[in-house]
Amino acid sequence: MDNYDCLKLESQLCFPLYVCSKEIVRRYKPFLDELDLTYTQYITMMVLWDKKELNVKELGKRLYLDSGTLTPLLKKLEAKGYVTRERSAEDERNLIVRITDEGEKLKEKAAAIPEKIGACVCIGKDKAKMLYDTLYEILNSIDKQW
Amino acid sequence: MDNYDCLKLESQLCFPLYVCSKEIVRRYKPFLDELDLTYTQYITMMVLWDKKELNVKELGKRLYLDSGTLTPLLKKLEAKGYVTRERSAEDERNLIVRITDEGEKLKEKAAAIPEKIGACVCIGKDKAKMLYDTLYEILNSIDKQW
DNA sequence: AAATAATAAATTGTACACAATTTAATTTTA
DNA sequence: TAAAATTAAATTGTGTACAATTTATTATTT
Repeated sequence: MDNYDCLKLESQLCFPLYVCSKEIVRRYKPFLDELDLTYTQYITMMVLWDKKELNVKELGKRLYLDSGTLTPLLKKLEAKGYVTRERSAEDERNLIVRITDEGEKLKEKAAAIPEKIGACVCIGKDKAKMLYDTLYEILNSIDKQW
Repeated sequence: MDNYDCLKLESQLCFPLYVCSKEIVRRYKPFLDELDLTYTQYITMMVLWDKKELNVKELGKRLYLDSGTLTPLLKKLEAKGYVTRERSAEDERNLIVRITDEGEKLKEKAAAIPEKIGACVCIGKDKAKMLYDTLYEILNSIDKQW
């Protein structure tokens, strides 16, 4: 009598998004294990390979993560020797995260990963592009709301 | 000299997937708070609203979650009075999870949520369909691998 | 300049998420 | 049928995530 189809898992868009994200991140594990990185640590290193130096706030904005997640994560990266953490002299509220030579070296090993993951996630080039664009479209519309 | 563009966040398909998933799940929070459910508890209830009764293994297969995640989550749902947990008489290795009347009642309140989330995630109907299809295509290809 | 407000990290607490191991029950095999 | 293998949950340990609060510093206001 009542129609609750909208409450079925198959009707949801968020659910396959959530599962895809989780399952693909899981595929990274064997490759990232070789670098002694988790996925979140890996995307953090990606920003640092590119920018060399940022504070926690800027890092969080790029990664969509807050200090509650980043603070312990950055301490771990520091313990591994991949980054340094130092308060800014100009404004001591800011903590500057800088990549080390050791962290820089990781980039060469990491360069092989994207292709390996690409092989796991079988999807046509045009579909991948469309997926990419749609996801960023959603992200942009979400960003504007908050 | 060296080209490490493939290691930039903007080159990644997984990153916007991961962020979109997180950010959309976060949008559920205010609505789910009214039902005293987290997102993971919500999708678990979705399966139970539909199937009424399953064991942990079957539930995990549908949700892509293992017993390490489900066991504590189901104990919480039991404590809230939304499900019962009982060993199967035929095979005591199986734990049967059953929805309660209280849990069934929750469905009526939950029915309003999908539309509210739809309003948060601005995306055209055709794009949503394409996104949906592509995500399940990826999931199916991943399932076959393992 | 002292009080207030704003900002950036860190901390606290709760809830996943999953790999790896353990425990208990059931099947299969020797 | 007793031993070995398999299966299903539960447990253990590590690492996110994030809301809410706290702490420390800087900027603004009175």
